[in-house]
Amino acid sequence: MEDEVDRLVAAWRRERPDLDVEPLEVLSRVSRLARHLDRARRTAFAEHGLEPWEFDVLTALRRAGTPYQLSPGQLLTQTLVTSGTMTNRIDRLTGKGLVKRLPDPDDRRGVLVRLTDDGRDRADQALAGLLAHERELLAQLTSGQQTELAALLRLLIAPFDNIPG
Amino acid sequence: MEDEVDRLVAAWRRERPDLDVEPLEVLSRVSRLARHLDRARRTAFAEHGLEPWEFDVLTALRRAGTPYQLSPGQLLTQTLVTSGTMTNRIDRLTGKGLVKRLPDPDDRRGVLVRLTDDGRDRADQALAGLLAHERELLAQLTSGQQTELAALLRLLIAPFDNIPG
DNA sequence: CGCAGGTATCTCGACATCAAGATATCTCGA
DNA sequence: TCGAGATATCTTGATGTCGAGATACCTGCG
Repeated sequence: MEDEVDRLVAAWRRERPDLDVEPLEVLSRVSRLARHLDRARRTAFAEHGLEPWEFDVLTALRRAGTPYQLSPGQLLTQTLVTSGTMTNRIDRLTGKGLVKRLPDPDDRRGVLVRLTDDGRDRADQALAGLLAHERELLAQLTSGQQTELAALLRLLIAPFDNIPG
Repeated sequence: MEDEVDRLVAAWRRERPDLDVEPLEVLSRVSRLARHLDRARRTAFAEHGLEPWEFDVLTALRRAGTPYQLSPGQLLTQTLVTSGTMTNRIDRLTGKGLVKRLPDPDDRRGVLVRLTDDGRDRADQALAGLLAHERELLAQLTSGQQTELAALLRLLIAPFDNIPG
C-alpha cells in the first residue's frame, strides 16, 4: 500500500539522489498524519458544536477534576498558546456560557477559570465522540501494533517533553 | 521514561474511569510530536531565512524537476491550503525573488509558478538543513525501529491518502 | 456556432493567533 | 518598610489563513 510520503520520497530520490532522505519516511508521516487528524477532529467536534480550540480548553479544565478550575496561566502552559490567545479564548467561551471567570481569592492579579455545568457536559460528550472516531482509525492496527507504535512515539517525544522547550 | 501523554492519560483515567482512553496513547502522541516538529522546523528554516510555508511551496516546485514550475492549482493540492492562501504566498515569494509568475501558454486563465535560481538554491539548502536536524531527532531509534515506525504510520495514513478527503 | 456549466485564479472580509507592551499586584532583600 | 524586579493577565497591531464570491477563460452539447 503506497501513500503520499512514498511518492514524496521517490520524488526527492529522483531530484536529489545525493541526499539521504530516509528521515522523511518517519517524520513526514508524523506531520501528515497529524494534519489529517486535525481535520478529522474538527469534524468530530462539530457534531457537538465545538471548535478544536474550545475542546482543548474545556478538557484541560475537565481533567483538572472538581471544582474544574485553573488559572489562565496554567491553561496556557497546557495548551501551548500565548497569553493573548488565551485571553481571547476565555472571552469567547465565557460568551458561550461554557466557562466563567472568578477572582483568585489568594492573588488579586489572578483569575480562575471555571467550567460551567454546561461546559462540563459538552467536554464529556465531545471526548466520547472523539474516542469513538479515533478507535475506528486505529482499527487498522492490532492491539499489539498500537502498543508498539505508542512506545516508539514515546521515545521520539521524550527529548521534547523532558528537556523544557 | 514518562511523557506528557502518560500524564494526560492518567488524568483521564482518574476523572473518567468509565471511558477507554487507550486511543489517546497513539493519536495524542502523533499530534504532540507533530507540534514539536513544527517548532523545530521553524528554527531549522530560520537559519536559511525561510518560513515553513515558504519551504513547503519552494520544495514542491523543486521536486517537480526542471524547469521547476507548477500551476497554483497543483501547488494547492500539494500543500493542502486554499486558493486565497496560495495567491498570497505566491505574491510574497515573488516579492522576495524566489519564484516568478509566467503566463500558461496553453490556457489563458492559467499561470505557471517557476522557481528562480535563488529560490532553488534556498530550497536545496533548507532541505539539507532540515534533514540534518531530523537525523538528530531520530538518533533515539535504531534503524530497525525507524523502519518499523514508518510502516505502522503508513498503515494509519493509508485511509486518508487513498480515499480522497 | 452559441451558450451553459465547469475551471483557474484572484479579491475581499472575517477571524484566530502571535509578539510586544501595558497595568496591576506580589515578593523579597536591604 | 520600601523599592526593584518578578509575575499574572489583558490590550493592541500585524499577519496568515480561510471561505465565499468575482472574473476571465475553456469545453462540449445541442
